[in-house]
Amino acid sequence: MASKLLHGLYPFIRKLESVSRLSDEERRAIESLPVRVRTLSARQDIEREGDLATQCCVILEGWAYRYKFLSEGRRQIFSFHIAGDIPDLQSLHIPLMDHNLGTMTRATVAFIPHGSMHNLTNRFPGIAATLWRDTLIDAAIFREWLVAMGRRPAFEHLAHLLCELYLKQEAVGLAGDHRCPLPITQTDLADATGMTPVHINRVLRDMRGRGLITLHRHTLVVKAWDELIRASEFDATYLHLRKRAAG
Amino acid sequence: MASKLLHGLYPFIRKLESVSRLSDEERRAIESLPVRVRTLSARQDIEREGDLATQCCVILEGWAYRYKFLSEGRRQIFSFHIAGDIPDLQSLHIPLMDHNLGTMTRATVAFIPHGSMHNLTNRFPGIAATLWRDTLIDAAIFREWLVAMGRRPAFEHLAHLLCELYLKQEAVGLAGDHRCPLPITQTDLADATGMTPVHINRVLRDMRGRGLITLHRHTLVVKAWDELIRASEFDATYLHLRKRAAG
DNA sequence: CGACACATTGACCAGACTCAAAGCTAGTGG
DNA sequence: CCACTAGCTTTGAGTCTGGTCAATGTGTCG
Repeated sequence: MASKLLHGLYPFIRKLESVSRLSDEERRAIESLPVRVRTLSARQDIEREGDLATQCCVILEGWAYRYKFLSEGRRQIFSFHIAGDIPDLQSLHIPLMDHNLGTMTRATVAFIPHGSMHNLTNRFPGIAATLWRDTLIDAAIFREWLVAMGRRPAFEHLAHLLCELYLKQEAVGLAGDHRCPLPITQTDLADATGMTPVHINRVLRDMRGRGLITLHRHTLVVKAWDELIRASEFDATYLHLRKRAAG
Repeated sequence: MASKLLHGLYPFIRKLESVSRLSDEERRAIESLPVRVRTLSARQDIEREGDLATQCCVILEGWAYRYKFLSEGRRQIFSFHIAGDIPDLQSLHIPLMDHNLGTMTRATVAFIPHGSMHNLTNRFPGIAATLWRDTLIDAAIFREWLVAMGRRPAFEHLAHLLCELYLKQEAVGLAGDHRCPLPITQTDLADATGMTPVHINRVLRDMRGRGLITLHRHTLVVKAWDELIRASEFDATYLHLRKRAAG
């Protein structure tokens, strides 16, 4: 365990193991990938819409997010990413970026050339399948966000998102006890849910008032998990986690 | 060409070639897949949420769609599928269905066992890459739907969807001349866009009034393509078509 | 030709947005 | 170590896009 923890790509392996099983050989192959590790400050773009990507990145520490701009400053956020995620894995087969990827917080990121990734997936079909599966889970989360956007009222929508962000972190050991980091602003939550920051603020006040959560200093505390789950009709199936998080 | 047309899986090959390039050998391998072809009537489920899928299906003719129900009859549609699509390709790596797949119209569908698909992708990494790429484009479309849901007003949103549905069909030769089949009801459009059928009706009336489109007897005619594109800020990049459709 | 699903319209309503002002807070530089 | 500042959060008042409810028209298919 200690040796794993020491290796730079440990968060990545931990993430893949939350998605699928890895053999020792596969794990070693991943650990020996050539990576270039960099630390980026908060709110920096990693890839931009229109770029031709030549590498993938693994978040080792901190948060990243994917988003797109429309006219008049409208912004839509697609996803939040935590340690272990490869937010631009899709660029491996679609190099032309159709959205932006940036850091949300100060973050440590490992870059892996597409060539090395292709080499890895050719030698290990099992890893290819796991990575493919990961992109499919990504898509499943998009679908769930679509449901939330299209058919859930604001309260339910935001509650659903908070459940998801907590469980994603819990699944890789970054959260527990119904408490987790949430280093994003209310404006970010607004652009992720299709609302305005003002309305996010009001819904959060409502949740606080009902004793469901507190959200302060970038820490989310879920004080009534069962009720939050019920209020948002949350069903974790779409996250396709290998071990389902405790209720 | 004639021999291709005669083969049952021709729509599938045509679709894959709109997404990526196939070698002759790869094409032959796909053509020799063991398939079970069935014709289904309209509005029949192919897979249901909770099912463990053991096969994939290729739409050969007609339309299919993916969707999910929430409480109180709320429904969200995620995607519409036309001839050539494999709407449940994701089940290859995530057998547990987290949504429903059904026919929209009467449809001819080819079923391919997961075993045969895994065998195919193991023997032909190029096909695996193409299929993976296809699921990634699927995800790109979900992202674009998220933008539309979250940040586009109703008119722009619906216009965007119509552009997409036209181009998807044009890319595989099922549409041209800014005219295409659209065998879906206004209620379906509502559940795809997160609106109510009443509002869809009003927005369509508005589009008709402005001379942008006509939609009658399940046929969409775009009378002012450039203006529809402009009104919806449509940019086809996210469809990642090999040959960009003519403006 | 009858029935049923779909489309259309009107009147009214409400959830979420806009605009604007004040209060916090975390990070910066002196 | 404190003061400053920029960005974030909070709140109120008024507005508007899109929803609800309900009735009527239209088309399609057995």
